[in-house]
Amino acid sequence: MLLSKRCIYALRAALYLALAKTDGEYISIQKIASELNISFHFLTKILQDLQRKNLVISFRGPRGGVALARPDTEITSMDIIRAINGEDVFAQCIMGLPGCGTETPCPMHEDWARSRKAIETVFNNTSLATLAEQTVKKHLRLTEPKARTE
Amino acid sequence: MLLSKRCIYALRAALYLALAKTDGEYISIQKIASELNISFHFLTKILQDLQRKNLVISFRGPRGGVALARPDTEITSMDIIRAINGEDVFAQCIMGLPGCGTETPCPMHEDWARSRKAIETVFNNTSLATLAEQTVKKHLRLTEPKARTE
DNA sequence: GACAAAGCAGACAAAATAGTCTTAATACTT
DNA sequence: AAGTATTAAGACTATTTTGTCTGCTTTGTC
Repeated sequence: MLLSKRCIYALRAALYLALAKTDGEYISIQKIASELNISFHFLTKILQDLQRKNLVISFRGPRGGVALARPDTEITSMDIIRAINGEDVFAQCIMGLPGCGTETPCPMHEDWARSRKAIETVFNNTSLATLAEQTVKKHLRLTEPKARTE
Repeated sequence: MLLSKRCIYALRAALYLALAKTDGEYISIQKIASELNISFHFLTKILQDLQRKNLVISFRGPRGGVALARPDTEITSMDIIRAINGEDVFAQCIMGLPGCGTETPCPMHEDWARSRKAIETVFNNTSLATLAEQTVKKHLRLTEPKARTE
């Protein structure tokens, strides 16, 4: 698995918020969790992480919940990934050698650097708005497909 | 971390074997473990996995050890990765949605498919021979850089 | 002010991954 | 045949990640 579950859940929740388009309103974590089929408490902690990184804001009490801290056009999937999995998720040497860098590369350094670049570009260029737009335009789904009852 | 530690160790060990170029001789796991600074018992299990996938062969007793099962030109890093982390390491949906596919894609499907392709290409085109060649030609290192004693 | 609806915080439990140890089985050497 | 060097196998432990629970705090409503 490329991304951790925390990270995947964070991406899905953020996209959910982007799709919600509630001007000024907050959405309860409970609702997000149940719609996305993620454990409520677990998602709470993940969203708290996003909050600490100033990607979402939250509000307590009735009609409280969470919302994106910035317009969805200004949050990239990379922002989410870095917030959860750390700044250097993709920076690390593919062969796990601590000192790997341009001066003392590991044998895979060059090849990996190129494909890492490709990955980073994708995530950097994919804002939540982009994802939301895709989702709407192509009638895509955010949750797991319903089990067919035949 | 993109690849698991098992996988990284497996890659390093396989490359070590490719570099060894002992015609017909076996190299003891003990030696590989100590040179690559990997736990001996842990590496043993990893190499056993590679053996079950017919990537290495082993021999017991004095002068025993392990060796590549095929010429290093015929083993790709993807072979190692798949052997350790499963056939579908990179096949999985980036957003973790089980039913994600061309008919019912997740919102990231298209973008991710492209960069996944790039990753797969790199690993598929990188044989152990290629890595070994790089290592020799550029005087690269396989182990961690020595701590400088100044 | 009492109550209810939310997020917050931290302890706890379960599962996955990583790593260790002990005992066997095998093969060479003398 | 005995001793030694090696992998094989499986039990065990440790660490990290994932997930759960319980109680607390904040905020709105009546």
